Amino acid sequence: MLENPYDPKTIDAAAQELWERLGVHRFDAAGSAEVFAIDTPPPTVSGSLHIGHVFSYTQAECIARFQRMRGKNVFYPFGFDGNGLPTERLTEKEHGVLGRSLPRPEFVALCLATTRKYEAQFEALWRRLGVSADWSLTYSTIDERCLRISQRGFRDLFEKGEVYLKTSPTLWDTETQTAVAQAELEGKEKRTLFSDLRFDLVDGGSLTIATTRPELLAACVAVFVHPGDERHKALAGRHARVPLFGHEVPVKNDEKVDPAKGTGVVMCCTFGDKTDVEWYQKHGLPLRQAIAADGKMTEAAGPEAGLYANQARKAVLERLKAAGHLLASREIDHVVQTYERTGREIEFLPTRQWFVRVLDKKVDLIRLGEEVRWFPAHMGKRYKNWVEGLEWDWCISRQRFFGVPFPVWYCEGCEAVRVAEDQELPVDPTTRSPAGPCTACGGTRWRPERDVMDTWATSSETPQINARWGEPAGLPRSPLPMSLRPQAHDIIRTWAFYTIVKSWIHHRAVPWRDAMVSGHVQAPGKQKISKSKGNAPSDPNDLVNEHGADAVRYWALSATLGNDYVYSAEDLSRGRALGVKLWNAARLAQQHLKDFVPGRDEPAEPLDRFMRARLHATCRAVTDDLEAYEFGTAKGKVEQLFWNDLCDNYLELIKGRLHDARPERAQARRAAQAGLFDALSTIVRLLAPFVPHVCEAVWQDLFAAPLATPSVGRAPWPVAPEGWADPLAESQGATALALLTAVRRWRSEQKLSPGVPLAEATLEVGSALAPHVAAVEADVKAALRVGALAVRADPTLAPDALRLLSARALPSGPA
RNA sequence: GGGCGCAUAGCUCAGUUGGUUAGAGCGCGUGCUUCACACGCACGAGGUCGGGGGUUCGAGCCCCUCUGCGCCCACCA
Repeated sequence: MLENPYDPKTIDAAAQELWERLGVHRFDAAGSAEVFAIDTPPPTVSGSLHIGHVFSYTQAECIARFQRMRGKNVFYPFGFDGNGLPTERLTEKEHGVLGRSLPRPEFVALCLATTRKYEAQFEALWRRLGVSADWSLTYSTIDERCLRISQRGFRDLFEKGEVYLKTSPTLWDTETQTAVAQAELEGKEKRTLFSDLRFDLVDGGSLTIATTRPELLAACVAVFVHPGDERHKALAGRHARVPLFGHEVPVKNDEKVDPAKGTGVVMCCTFGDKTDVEWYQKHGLPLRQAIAADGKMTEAAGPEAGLYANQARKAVLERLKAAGHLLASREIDHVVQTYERTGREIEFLPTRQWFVRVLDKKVDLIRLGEEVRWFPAHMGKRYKNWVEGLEWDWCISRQRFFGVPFPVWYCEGCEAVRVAEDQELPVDPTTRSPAGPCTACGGTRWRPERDVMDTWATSSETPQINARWGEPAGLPRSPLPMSLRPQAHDIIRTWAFYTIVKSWIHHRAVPWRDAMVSGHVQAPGKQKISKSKGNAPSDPNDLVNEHGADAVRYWALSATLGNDYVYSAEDLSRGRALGVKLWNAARLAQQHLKDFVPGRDEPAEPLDRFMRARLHATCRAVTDDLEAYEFGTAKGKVEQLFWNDLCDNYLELIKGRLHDARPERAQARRAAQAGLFDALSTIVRLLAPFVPHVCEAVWQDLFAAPLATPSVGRAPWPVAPEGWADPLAESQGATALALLTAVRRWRSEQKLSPGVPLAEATLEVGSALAPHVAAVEADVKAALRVGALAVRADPTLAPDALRLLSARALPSGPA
């Protein structure tokens, strides 16, 4: 195979076929080796496969390969997140339908088809990139096992009293018409009118409130002032009449009023913002709902009924102006909370939802977060920061269609909640009734819960899904806690957080020991990649077609864990060049190892031992880096070992011996062969987690048979023996390199071709180099093509300095 | 306003516990078709490590401060 030119397409396909055939990446369910279990992120089936996916998945994948070579029994599943709103929206877009306008089964079927289609695309790309997942462990968050475990999770929460049903003002998206969670909010800066409105007091006089939401006047239920605000001391306890709508509302004191904002007088509506919700509950205010679930004004809004909130805002301002109640109006920029999936402003609607208790667990959740080892460490602070800032329990019910149903019915007689028994799972309560009558009232008529769960309610159970929590024995499963959670930093507040919440409630333990958190890919110029800007780099499939899987991996692994990374086509080229270089070095090795007998000879010459010393140092450093998930620096060190130490230096220095056919030099030649074999077989293994395809090709042709290891993917991770460390050989090597550089520089200055042999060169060297010249002279002379090397020590030079006094080229060849 | 991170060669980035002339790749200059490789080889140019102050015998690394950039959170009065 190595006779052919380097061709990633052929190499990639051959390596992937081999891995599949040998089952190199299979988890050994019966194995006794230590398990390394990876909680792979199940990507959302959102329709767009982009370079960001490749980036973070490759980084974790490299760790899987490393741990497998270290002898660990690697549990590396793949998962797909088909659940939820992203899939629904994609399906709606692709089919030009609206979920709520179709019969539910029909829409769910469409969603399933969409999911399958994109799952296949994702899997194809991951396989092409050489992702070493055990595909037999694959799950999809909408398959039966995930449904069952997700519902089992809910049952556990219910039995432990950690989930509750509550009717209260809830974060609501008016486009998708569902409740959402705090973690799904996104602040957006918007320009709006900030208006001063005159309210007349019932007993005479007036007050002025400032608001950005005049359309909520119809929902105004109170007016608040700060108790310490001297300007408004006389207001509290009196009543004001709401302009246009005429109802009377009390004026009350509350510490939460900021006297410095607006006029220091604020109206409370049900509901404009979170403070309104708090005041509504704290002061026992009545409910006046002016906005409906679809974002349109209700009948309570009078003439504005049926308008969207932003339309109503303009209309109300017009009417206020006409009525003389609009005193002032100015434009301000302020941040409003929107739903991240639709970009629409969040409303607060009183609805009945299921909540998971999290606010009462902040202390435990922070402590648990501290038990996890975060890489890089500062990502742990982001988690802590989020937990500390929590203000709502986790709302897990969604008024949507495609998702895991709640395994819940309500008794028509007494409203008792019935949760399905474990053996009934998975269950769709809309198609089945519970067994037996209501235990509370004996009723037999049930109303199913029609909501589905938040996507995160299922994906937060990925450790349990991988562990087949509560499932019958027999199938391969992960231990808990898992070893590693790889993910990107933008979902610390969701995926990482919710997973820790569930793990705490279910098991009182961390879900995984380590979390490696990757950064984001940025477009050239450090721009955020966005569809609207159209600055996304090429489709990953095109990149693999063009440069090969190893080059794409190389790029992703050039980053530092946790840091954002700018996409660069140049790095892809460099990755490809590395493949070419390794391919060619292997060809050279193959040529010189034809008559090599492994294990017969030691790489005993000084420069052979020098190469071993370099291998020793690099193996240790690279292993430490990878243990700490520092794949970028690890890759750099291996690359330097390969390109500089091996190719540029060692190979050049032993070529003379490798070509020397004289019988008296046979021993020296065999030592060079042994050195070459050691070096290349070690380096190929060190490179394998990064660029596995070309490494596998080289391994097959050179090392699989002699080392009796059928795939580099299962080759033992190189741990260079202590004996390879060799300070003397390092000094000798340094001397050889100094001599090489000096003569090369002279050649360059003389503008001589390196091919022109030199008759002789005379040098002076410092005291640190002088003792080692003799040991390396033969190899150096051969590498430099110099006939005679006259070297003398000069005590006046710095110890490691060197000076070339003269050199003489041979007369050019016989013309 | 709160939290976190980043600021090192033209570009993209490394710099381990503070220690001699600060590194890499790309790009750039010069020379080379040298029997593995021109996706290559050799040699070279290029940085007052964002500004200021401090600790230290010594700071790119530690402390303070300022500036710029990014992300997260809060801010719907």
